[in-house]
Amino acid sequence: MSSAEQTRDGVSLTNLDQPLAPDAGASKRDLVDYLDAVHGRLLPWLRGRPLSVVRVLRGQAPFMQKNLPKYTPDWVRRTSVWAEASHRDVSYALCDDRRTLLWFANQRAVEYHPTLSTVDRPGHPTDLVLDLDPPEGADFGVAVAAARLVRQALADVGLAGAVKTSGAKGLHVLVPVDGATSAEEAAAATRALAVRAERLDPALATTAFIREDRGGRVFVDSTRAGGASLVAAFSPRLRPGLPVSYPVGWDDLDAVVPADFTVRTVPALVADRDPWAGLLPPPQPLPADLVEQGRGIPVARVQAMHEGRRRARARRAAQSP
DNA sequence: GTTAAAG
DNA sequence: CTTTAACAACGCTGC
DNA sequence: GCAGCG
Ligand SMILES: [Mn+2]
Ligand SMILES: [Mn+2]
Repeated sequence: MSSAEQTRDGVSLTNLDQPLAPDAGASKRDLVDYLDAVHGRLLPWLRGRPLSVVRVLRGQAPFMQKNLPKYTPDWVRRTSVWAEASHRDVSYALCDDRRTLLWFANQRAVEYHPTLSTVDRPGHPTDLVLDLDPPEGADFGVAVAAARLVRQALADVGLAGAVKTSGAKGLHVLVPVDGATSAEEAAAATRALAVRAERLDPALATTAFIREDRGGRVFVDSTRAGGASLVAAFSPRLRPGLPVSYPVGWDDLDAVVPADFTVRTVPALVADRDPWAGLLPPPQPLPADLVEQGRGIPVARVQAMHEGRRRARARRAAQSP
């Protein structure tokens, strides 16, 4: 019988037989074994990038963790980043090796969300991301159709991308960009590409930031840029069955659903080959006119803020006599 | 999961 | 000594 | 510091 405790790569693993979460359908051991099985594929996406994780402790609500706990072992590499929002330094982990990944696994860290730039080159993202979020209850097929719009928009400006499932209901289109690309340029180009995709089929895709305004269309989310993080390929998601964010070839999109890729199925898929092989284009320079177009696109969030602010004020006025 | 305070 | 509680997010944008 | 969203 396997013990509920063990040491692996010098890391103590505890309570391995406990269920991970009520609906996860997996134990803590399942999580640890999965992460260890795929560490060779996952670590390249985590290495050198400030990391956020989603943890779930027994009987508690899941939470996102950015700042490392005080008790973190000193061999976990980290980087301190000033957070404007909370006016403090946040100590982000850099998950560079198997030992650190196993430590996070024992911490019940299920989801791994690295930033788009590495600590060596802050302000220079390695990829553009077009995040496709289908509306509530929609078929996965609409996300696939929206991804094809993005692919066409990319092709129209001479760019190429690769696609992965988010692990939840949508897709992520990744566009590797060269080292000359700044965060500002990346954000602008992403905005331009999102609008171009929307224009290719406005009945299917929308760039509306406010959910109410999306009208059952797929949200082409261009806000995964700048200081944002993105769930890594091969990271599990905290949902029933522990699905995994997983690369899919453009030609295979019609043949898969996100639930095909879980902590149970993925280890066998990656054992003898890299699923990214032949899918990820090399880093590309951004066309200057695309960046310029993006700079001219107004940010929808501003309008949203004004209206929300008014609503909140009205709410307060109605409550206090 | 871990630590520190309370019982 | 054992139980319980507290803790664990931020970027984006403009007002 | 906040709305809205991820
Ligand atoms: Mn998404
Ligand atoms: Mn999104």
